[in-house]
Amino acid sequence: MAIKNNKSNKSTEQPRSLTKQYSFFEDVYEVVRQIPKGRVTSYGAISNYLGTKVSARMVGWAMNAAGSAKPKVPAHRVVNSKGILSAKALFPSMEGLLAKEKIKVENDKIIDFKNLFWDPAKELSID
DNA sequence: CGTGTGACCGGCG
DNA sequence: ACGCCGGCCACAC
Repeated sequence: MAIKNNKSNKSTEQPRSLTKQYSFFEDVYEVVRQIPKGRVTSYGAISNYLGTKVSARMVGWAMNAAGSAKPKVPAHRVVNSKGILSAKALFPSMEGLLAKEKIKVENDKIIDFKNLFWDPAKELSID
């Protein structure tokens, strides 16, 4: 998947600027799709993985458009750095979806978050 | 092309 | 420990 290549695409990669379809949102979506079932990650972790070119806020904002993404993005597996379902208000099905993944949630907070946490920067490696 | 905005994060009082 | 404040940057209007 060359996700990491996006970060260091100098000229070898196809300029996404030409095709608006592949905006940085796609980068975020791809990472989110890599999240294993039963695991979660944070907006900050994703922004950290993609690089300084994006901020955590952008990730969250990208998720806002994730609902319109074609291959469905498991946005429910993305929470804030505290393991709180900050998106639940805008994504009501979130908790239910997490439940199907055997992820325990209490008071909008993921139980044993640090254990279920999936850091793309570590799991996906840097090659 | 300027301004506002956002599913965030980390620091500080 | 908790709440507020500023910074972060792409995208919509």
